[in-house]
Amino acid sequence: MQQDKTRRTNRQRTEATRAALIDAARRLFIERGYAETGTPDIVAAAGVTRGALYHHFADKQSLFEAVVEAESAAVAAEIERSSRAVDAEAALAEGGRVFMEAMARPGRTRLLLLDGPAVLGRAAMDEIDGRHATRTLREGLSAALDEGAIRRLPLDALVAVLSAAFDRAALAAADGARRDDYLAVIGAIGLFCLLFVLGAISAHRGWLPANTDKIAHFFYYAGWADKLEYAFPG
Amino acid sequence: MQQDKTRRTNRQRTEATRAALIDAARRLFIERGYAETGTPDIVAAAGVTRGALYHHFADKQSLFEAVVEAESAAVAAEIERSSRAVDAEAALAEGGRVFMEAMARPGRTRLLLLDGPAVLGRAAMDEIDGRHATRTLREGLSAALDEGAIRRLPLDALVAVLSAAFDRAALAAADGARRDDYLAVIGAIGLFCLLFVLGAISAHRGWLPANTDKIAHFFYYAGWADKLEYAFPG
DNA sequence: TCAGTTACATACACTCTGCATGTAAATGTG
DNA sequence: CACATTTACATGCAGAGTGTATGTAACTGA
Repeated sequence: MQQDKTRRTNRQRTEATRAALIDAARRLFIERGYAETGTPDIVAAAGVTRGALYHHFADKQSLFEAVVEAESAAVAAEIERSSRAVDAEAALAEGGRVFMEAMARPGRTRLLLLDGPAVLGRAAMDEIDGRHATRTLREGLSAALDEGAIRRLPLDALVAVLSAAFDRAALAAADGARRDDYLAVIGAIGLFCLLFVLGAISAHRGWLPANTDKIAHFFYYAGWADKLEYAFPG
Repeated sequence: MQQDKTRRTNRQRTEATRAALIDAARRLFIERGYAETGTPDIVAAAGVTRGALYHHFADKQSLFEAVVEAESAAVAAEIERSSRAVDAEAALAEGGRVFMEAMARPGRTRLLLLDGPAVLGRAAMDEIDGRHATRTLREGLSAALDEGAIRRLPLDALVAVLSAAFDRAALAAADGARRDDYLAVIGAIGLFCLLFVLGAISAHRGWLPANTDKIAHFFYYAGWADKLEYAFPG
């Protein structure tokens, strides 16, 4: 029952070809960027012809989307695999560190943060990593809280802005900046976000867990009474 | 001494042609994006030929860079024109609001936040708006403080990450998200950054201005003693 | 006034994308 | 196991776009 190499099922052929194309495209997109990589180069590297490419993908952009999708999923998997902290604060800090590490792998910032948004659009990219990397962040935040108490939109905005800060930190680190500096800053901001939500809930409920009085002081000093009222009307 | 339209000095010719090209290119880049806009379309809209374009600009990318440069300068000018707050906290909040307003003008997010980084690269974009929009943010932060006390790199990281958060907020607002939500979030984060720097300095010096004790409490509760030590060794 | 430079216009060579057409392999159907 | 149909490619072609080389008119300085 030895499978002859010349005798493959259609499913095998498809999967092998698609994988070869995505793999070759990934390498070249990372190396030269999307615009500077032609489909002739891609198919040559994959060992197929352009006919195969346009059979499996609608166009060049569609192939790029498949590459981005896979890469985003890989980042999320890496985060979820090594994030095993118990309390929310540690989970957030740990998640940020692992995210930075995952994004440090060559080419990921270019794929996911530079070419991705420009080629596919911000909305499409949001949709993609809303299912992957950003999802882990959102889950990390909302796991520590009973989400029902928070209005949907402010949390969305919080997650979006926070993830943008993480992205920029990863980008800067990839460009050779001192990663420790950015780790410190995003660690601080990430922690702040947690405190923001926690403190907002506490202040709203008039319920103060241990040490929360300091948070409440901070919030009132900052003159955020109006913002709390905005987030939690009534 | 009426200037005949057919008789123009070379400087006048150059400036008129460059302006027409940049203006037409801006309109088309905003409308269709960089990759989808061809040089034939641009020169047709500008009323010149491709020869003129390639005489004044090295290539299509070079023209795009000129467009981005002008747009970034326009945003910074808008911020500086209407930012007239006296104290640092108000200046930061006001600057954030004006930034969001400036970025809300059609096409600016696409030019400066999507196509710009992809076409010119993150480093080039950093250089450009380091001279414009980001500069106003940096000045807004450091004006409130005596910068000598702060190590250079952490402030750079802080400015970069904060500006990324602002960028994402502007992008989301441009895509139709509720601008108020993002304004609230970046307002909070912006304010936090100011407090972060202020508080760090205060705690380091053991010098507590009015109400700073609450900030110090916050910092120590957050367990940031190590981070303070990192930012201000010795 | 005239040589030299600047500011364009035109024509061309090259590359790339997407599609249309052709062909071999696989599938499923009686 | 034939045979019609679908799938998985390969090849060729048309259109568009970029950059460059070459030609020409306008301007500039001596």
